[in-house]
Amino acid sequence: MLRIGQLADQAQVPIDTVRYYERAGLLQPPDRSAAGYRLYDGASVHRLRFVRRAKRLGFSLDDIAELLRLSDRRGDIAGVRATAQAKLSEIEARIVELSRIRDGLSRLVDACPGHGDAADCPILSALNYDVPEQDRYS
Amino acid sequence: MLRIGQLADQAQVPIDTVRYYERAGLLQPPDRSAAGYRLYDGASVHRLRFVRRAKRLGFSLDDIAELLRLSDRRGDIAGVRATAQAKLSEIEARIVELSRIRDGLSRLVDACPGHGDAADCPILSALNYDVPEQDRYS
DNA sequence: CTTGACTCTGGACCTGGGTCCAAGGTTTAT
DNA sequence: ATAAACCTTGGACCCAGGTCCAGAGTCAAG
Repeated sequence: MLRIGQLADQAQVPIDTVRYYERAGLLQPPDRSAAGYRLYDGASVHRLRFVRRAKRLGFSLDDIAELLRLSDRRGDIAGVRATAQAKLSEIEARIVELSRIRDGLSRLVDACPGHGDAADCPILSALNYDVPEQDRYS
Repeated sequence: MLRIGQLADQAQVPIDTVRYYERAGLLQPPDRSAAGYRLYDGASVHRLRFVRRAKRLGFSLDDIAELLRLSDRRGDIAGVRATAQAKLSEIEARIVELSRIRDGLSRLVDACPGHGDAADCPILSALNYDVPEQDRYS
């Protein structure tokens, strides 16, 4: 059996975070020693690593709780797939959005000479900053 | 002169957010009426719109404060360009990261049959979830 | 037997970007 | 004259996902 520090070491997670995950319902409350220390087994290491991997894949803690719940109900693999598919769509939408932003910003940076007067800076112009002398506002 | 509600209407920003931006140093403290009401001019509308546009481009409020500071120092257009360039790099890195995640997740979803036993689900396997009966952990 | 490393708990605190509230003052319309 | 609509302030609260702390208990080594 492992104590919390050993579990934390093996899964590469801060101790506080392990306790936080327990509070958040991602880890089952483990057995306790006579003195009240948490005692974990090998399966706990794997479940904790599962949580970290899922987080790296962009799942929120709520998503992960759902994945764990679904994966415990065997046969409900359709739910797991649907959850993953939904997350995939979210990620794709975010990529599209960021690409749009990148394109806009990239055009501005390319058009900016990098020197000269603020009035000639396309970045500032695009943001429609009021250059004091010119009173370009409506 | 505009009162805060009119400014908020014209720039399409909640009133509370206008005051928040003032506290955050993005908007200069405006003049006050005899009764203490904030009074804004047309330039304020533009500066506020600048803030919102910059935020839509992915700049943080700190970034925006810097842009405003730089754009006030005329001739320091190089700083503006460098800030925009840095933000552009950040956004590109984020896109690369998300694309990597998308590819991984996409492969898993494609490989998942959507039915059957949890042991056969590549999504769960990839996350290395311990299927109870099998004790696949080290 | 003491020192140091470990663990326990509850609760406070952090980031960023707001959002809401209460209690009061002001302005405008009827 | 009075109600509705506006404004003021300080401070609390929200989200997610932790992170840190104090004060107390536990355990192994020297």
